[in-house]
Amino acid sequence: MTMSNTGGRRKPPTIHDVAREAGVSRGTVSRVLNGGHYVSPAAAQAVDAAIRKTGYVVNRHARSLITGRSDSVGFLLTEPQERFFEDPNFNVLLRGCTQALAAHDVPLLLMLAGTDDERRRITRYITAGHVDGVLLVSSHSGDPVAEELRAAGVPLVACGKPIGMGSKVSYVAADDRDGARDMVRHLLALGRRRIGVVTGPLDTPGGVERLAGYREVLAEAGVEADERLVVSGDYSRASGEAGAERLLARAPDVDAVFVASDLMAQGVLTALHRAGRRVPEDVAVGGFDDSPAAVAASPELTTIRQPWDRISTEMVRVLLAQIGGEDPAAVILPTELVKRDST
Amino acid sequence: MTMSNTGGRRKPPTIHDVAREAGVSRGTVSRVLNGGHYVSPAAAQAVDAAIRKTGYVVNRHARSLITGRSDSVGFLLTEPQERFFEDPNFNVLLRGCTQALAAHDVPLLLMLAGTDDERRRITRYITAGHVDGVLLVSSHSGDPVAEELRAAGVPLVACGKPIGMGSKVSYVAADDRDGARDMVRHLLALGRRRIGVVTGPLDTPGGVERLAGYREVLAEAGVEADERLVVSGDYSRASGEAGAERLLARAPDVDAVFVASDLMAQGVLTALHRAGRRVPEDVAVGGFDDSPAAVAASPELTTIRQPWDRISTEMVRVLLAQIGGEDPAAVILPTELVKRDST
DNA sequence: TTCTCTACTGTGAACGATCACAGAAGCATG
DNA sequence: CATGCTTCTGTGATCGTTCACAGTAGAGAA
Repeated sequence: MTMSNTGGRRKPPTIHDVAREAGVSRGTVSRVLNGGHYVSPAAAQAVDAAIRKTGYVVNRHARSLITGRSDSVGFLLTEPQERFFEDPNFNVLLRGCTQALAAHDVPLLLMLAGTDDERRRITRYITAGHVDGVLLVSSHSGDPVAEELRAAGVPLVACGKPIGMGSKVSYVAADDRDGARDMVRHLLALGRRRIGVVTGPLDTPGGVERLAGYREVLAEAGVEADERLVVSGDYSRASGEAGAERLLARAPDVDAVFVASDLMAQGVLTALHRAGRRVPEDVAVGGFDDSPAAVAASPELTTIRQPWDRISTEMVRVLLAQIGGEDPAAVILPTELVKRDST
Repeated sequence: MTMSNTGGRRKPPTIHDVAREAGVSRGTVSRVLNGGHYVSPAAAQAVDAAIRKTGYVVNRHARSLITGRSDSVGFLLTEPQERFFEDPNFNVLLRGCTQALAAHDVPLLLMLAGTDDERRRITRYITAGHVDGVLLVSSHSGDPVAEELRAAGVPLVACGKPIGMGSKVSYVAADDRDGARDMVRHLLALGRRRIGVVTGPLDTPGGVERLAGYREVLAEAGVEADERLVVSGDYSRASGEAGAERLLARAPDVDAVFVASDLMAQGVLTALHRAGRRVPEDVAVGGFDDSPAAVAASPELTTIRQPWDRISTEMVRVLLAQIGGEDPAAVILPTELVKRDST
C-alpha cells in the first residue's frame, strides 16, 4: 500500500512527462505549446492527447526564466487611493482590465502606491522586469513613478491623458472635451443662456478638457463668456456644494450649471435646493461620469457617460501590442449624453 | 562611441555579478538574501554594498523554479461580480489585502471567476501551483471552485464563514451574530417591542447569523416572537423596499426594523416614508455594514460596522501562516454599533 | 598534538522550460 | 543521380536561482 496524497500537493507533470507519453521530444511538445508551427498533425494530436491525459500545465517560472518575459501585467494605482477606490468607475475599469487580460491568459498584479515606501518598492519591482507592462491609473500631474517607468522603457498605458510626460507614453481616454461640448449644447438647446460651470481640478487633463469644451461651445454659439459663471472644484461633493454657492452669489441669474462630475453635481443640487431654486425648472444641472451618484440624486442627473468598459479593453489591447513591439498609441473614445430629470 | 540604451531595457545584474562585486560566492549572496544565517558580518556587509552598487533585484522566476513556491497570492472573487464590485467594503478589503501582502513583498494576483470558462481557467491556474495560496471572496454556498481548491490542498482563506465545506478551511469573519445582537438590544433599549427584521439571503452564513442574533436577543429579553415580523431580502435596495411593505402589511404595529444591510435599509426608509411613518419617531431603523449608503440615507442610519480593514490584514496573516505550514484557523472579529439618526 | 565541534564558504547539480542548431525525410528540379 | 528546398524532429546549452554537500578555519577539550 502506497502513501496516500490526501491534502498534500503532488508533484505536477513536466514537459518531459508529456513528451514521453506522446512518444515525441521536449522540443516538439514545446512547439505545440507555442503555436504549433512546424509540427506534423500526427505529432500535434499525440501531444494534445498526452497533455489532456497527464493534466499538464506549463510551469510559467521555467518559461519566464529563459524567455525573459513574465507574461504578467501590473495594474498600478498611484492616485490618492481614497478617491479612486470609492469611485465605482474604478471598479469597472479594474474588472474590465482583469477580464480582458484573462482572455489572453495574462495575470494581473494589483499594485497600490500609497506611501513613498510602497512607491519605491513597486518601482524596483517593475523595473526589475517582474511584469511585462503596466496599466497606469494616475491622473495627477508629474507622477514620479510614471516618469521613472517611462525612462526605464517599461511598456506603459495610462488611463486618461497623462500630463507632463512626452508623447512617448500610450494612453486611453474618454473624449472629455467632446463630452463637455455635448452637455453644454444640450443645455443651450433647452434655451438656457446663463450657463455656469463647476470645473474639476485644473491640474488634471480631464478638468482642463471639460472646461475647454464648455468654453468652445459657448463661443461658437455666440453666447457671451462671463468669468463669474466659472468656479472650480476638486470632484468632491463638498466642493460642488461650495461651488454652487459661489456661483449663486456671483451670478444669481444663472439658469443652468454644467458640473464636471456627478459627485460635485450632487453637492450642487443640495446647494440649489437650499437656495430655493427648482431643478430643472429654475436651474438645469448636468453632471459628468454617469456614476451611481447620478441616479441616486434627486432629481436624477442628466450626465455624460464615459465608456469605462471599452476603456479597459482598449488599455489592455494597446499594452499587449506595445509589449509585442508596437509603438505607443493614443486612443480617444467617444462619450454619451444620458438624459434624465435634472435638465 | 557605444550604443545608447535609451528606451531599451538593459540586462539586469544577476546574483553572480553581485558575488563577483562582493568577492564572495553565489551561495553566500543567496544566504544573505534569505535571512543571513551562517554568514559572517564582514561578508554580509560586502554583499549588501554590492547589491546596492549593482542595483541587484532577485529574479523571482529563477527562485520559484527551484523552490517550487511562487511567492505570490491570488485574490479570488467568485461572487456574482456586480454585487461585490459595487460594494465599497469590497474595495476596502481588496486594498487592505494588497497592502498587507505588499508589506511581505508578496504580489497579489486578481482573479475574477465570472463565467464557467473563467472558473475552469482559474482553477487550473491555481492548482498548477502558480500561486501559493488564495484569498477567497465567495459567500454563497456550495462554491465548486472553493471545494476543488480545498481538495487540491491549496492554502485557502475565505472572507466570511463558508458553508457546505468541512472545518478544514480557514476563514476570517465579522461577528455577524453579535452585531445583530447589539443592534436589537439597542432597539430594545429605546423601548421598542414590535421589532421587525428584514433578513439577508438565507443561503449565506451572514444572512443566517444576523437573523439568529435577532432571535436570540428577543428570546432572552422575553419578547414574544412573531413570525409576521420576519421578512427576507437579498441585500438589494429593492428587496428592502419590498420587504418593508410586506412588513407593514403583516404587522402594522411595527415600531422598529432591524435590516440586515444598509442598502436594504435605504429601501426600507423609502417605503416607510411613503407609508407616512416617521423615522425614528414611529419606526426606528437599524442597518448593517456602515456603508456609504448609511450616511447618504436620510435620516442617517444607525448601523453595525464591520472591521473590514482588520478583516483584510487577518486574512493575509492567516493565509501566510498556512502557507508556512500552520493549520487552518478561524478568526472572528468584533463589530461596532454606530449610532446615528435613524434610531 | 589530535580530535571534535561550530561557524562559515564555495561548488556542482538541480529546477523546467525555450532556443539554436543539426540533421532527417520527402519531394521537385536540373 | 545529385542538388536544393521545405517541413519536421531531437538534442544540448542555457536562463538565474537554491540546495545539498563537501570542505576550511579556528576554538576549545582531551
